[in-house]
Amino acid sequence: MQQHLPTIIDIARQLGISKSTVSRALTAHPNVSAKTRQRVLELAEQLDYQRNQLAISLLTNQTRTIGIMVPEFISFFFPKVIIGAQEVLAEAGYNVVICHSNESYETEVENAKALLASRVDGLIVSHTKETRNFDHFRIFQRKGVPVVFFNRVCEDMNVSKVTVNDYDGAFRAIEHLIQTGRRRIAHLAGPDSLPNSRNRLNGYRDALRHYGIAEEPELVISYDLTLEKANIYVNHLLNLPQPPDALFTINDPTAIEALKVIKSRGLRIPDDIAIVGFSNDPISALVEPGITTVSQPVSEIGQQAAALLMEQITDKDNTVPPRTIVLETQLIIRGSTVH
Amino acid sequence: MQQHLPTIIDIARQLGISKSTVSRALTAHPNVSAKTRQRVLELAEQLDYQRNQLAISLLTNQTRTIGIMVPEFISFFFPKVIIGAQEVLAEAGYNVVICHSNESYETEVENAKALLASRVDGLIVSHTKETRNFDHFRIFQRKGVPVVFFNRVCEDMNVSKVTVNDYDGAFRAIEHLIQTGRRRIAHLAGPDSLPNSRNRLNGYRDALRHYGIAEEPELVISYDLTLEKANIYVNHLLNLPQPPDALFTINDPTAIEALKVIKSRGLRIPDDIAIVGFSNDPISALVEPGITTVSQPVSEIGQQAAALLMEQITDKDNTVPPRTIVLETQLIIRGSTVH
DNA sequence: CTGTTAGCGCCTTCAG
DNA sequence: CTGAAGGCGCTAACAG
Repeated sequence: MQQHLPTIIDIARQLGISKSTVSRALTAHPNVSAKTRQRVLELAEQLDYQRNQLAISLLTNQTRTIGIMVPEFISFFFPKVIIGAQEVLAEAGYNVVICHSNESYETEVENAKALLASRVDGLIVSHTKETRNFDHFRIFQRKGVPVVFFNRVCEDMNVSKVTVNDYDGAFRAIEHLIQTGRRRIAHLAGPDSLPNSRNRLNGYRDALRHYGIAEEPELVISYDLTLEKANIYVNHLLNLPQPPDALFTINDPTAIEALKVIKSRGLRIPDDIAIVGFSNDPISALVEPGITTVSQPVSEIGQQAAALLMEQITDKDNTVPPRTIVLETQLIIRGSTVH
Repeated sequence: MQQHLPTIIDIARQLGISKSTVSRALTAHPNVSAKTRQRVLELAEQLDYQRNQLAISLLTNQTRTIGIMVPEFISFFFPKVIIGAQEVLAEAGYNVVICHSNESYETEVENAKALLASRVDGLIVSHTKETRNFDHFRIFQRKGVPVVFFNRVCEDMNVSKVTVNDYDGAFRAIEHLIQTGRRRIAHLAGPDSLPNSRNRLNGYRDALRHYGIAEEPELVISYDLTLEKANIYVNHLLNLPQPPDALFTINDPTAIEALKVIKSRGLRIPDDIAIVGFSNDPISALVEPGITTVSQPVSEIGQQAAALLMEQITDKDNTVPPRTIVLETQLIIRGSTVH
């Protein structure tokens, strides 16, 4: 049972002074005598006094809290982004509330409402793969609470965003496969609703075209990012009359699932089929062979998102327009494509 | 720039009624006419009205928010625990604030202060490996805010706890190694300050004793859980005049680090040396060979911790004493110990 | 340097 | 069924 917590009034009464003076002493306000401050601080210490942030937030209309919404945080990507963002936000004196939606649109909407009700000062978001309607984020914008998207961004909202050059990353991945002799390159693509999926797919297509390789529709499969489906589609590709000699997957977990399937069928990697993933998940270096992958500057994504958010928050007059930062990727070559 | 958000007063004024009535309509209080409620709800919807949780929390002295503090959340363990806890807490109508300390005691203390200031209704904690002083948690207890520990627990505090049977898990891991013919079994142990490290070490020792194998002091190394040190100590063990024929590590990341070192030296696993980890990190199934490991019911740890916390929070009269739940582990046998 | 007053947004008595 | 008043804990003018 929560007991009565000491307030400035308790301190004031015990010291026979007014609560304003206590408040001033506690907030290091200049207009307090050293002696009074000393007495207040001592008693506060003794009583285990802790300022009530709720009252302050209510009064000042700012919580110094930032909400971070992600679709999941089991894979390494989102936790790393969050840590990067926290570095920057902590520096600026902001706390962080993390919400994950388990890729559920409904949960995402609920989380957004909770964050709005608790009056966060800003929002950093990567939305679920189900999200088509962005009204729950638009409310923030309408209320003057800055929003920054990263990774999965809403193209229709005029807010700051941080992405990576997915197109270029995919292009160079495919280029690498072609240069190492592959010709039937399959692509396990993400949902068409996600801009980063589309960009990677476009990079794939343009690379094939650039090198004069005809795209085979049967080699491009868009799926829902679940490993169950990944498993099914990899098997499907391998069962084709003319199976692919390379596979480019939307992310590393999928690449690893593919690796498992391929190995279980007794095929050799990279001899029979090469694999390229995306994101450089630490796991991709640990499996055998290591997975060639497109690395993203994960922690920098978080830092930049936080920086863009702070830019909007400190911009009291709304003079700084939202910006989009696109970070570059890097191809990490491992044993899944070359010996 | 944050603009003025609509309040019940705005609604009251526009409707020409009092704010009390608006409040009643919004909170589904019985004493409001259906028509009035209807009008209020409509206008609220139209204005995008969102209750100010800060004001409510200040008034009711409860935030319906639970703080979860973990030392890190890059590995799969803590995120999974958090998700498990969230399931239970969401069900009970509680929100969650997640803090990670990066294994830094200082950050942990700061986070605790921030959570106290923001008046969380309860705390779920796994502390850093540096934490020796638990005063920052005792404050919560003293203030009547329930605390539940999991995984890394403070033995001196009389609060609810969730752990696994580390002793038994370790015992059976060593038993398995002995039964598969190993005799020089090394143990890379965690810091002596962590009870779960000590319990695993004791399980290791008792298993050796039980099977009449003398413990070799040179085969037991306590270290700080960093992979750099793990690397050094694995090399050290392999350089011994009589190297071990098995290695039991405090966790799976360490086991995988060991696996890398061992393979890079051209030794065969499990023929030359066997490895057993702890926790059943998904990665341990993906490396080659798969790592034999002691599985913990991760998500259940979170669920139980949340349940114990709710038990304390709902116990208004302080009649329910804190409880400790010890969950059982399971030995998962893979290629790192047997063919 | 200190005290007084007002108010942040809301819920909850207490009167009508 | 509705309105008025009080107060949660704190800060920020405004007076002394």
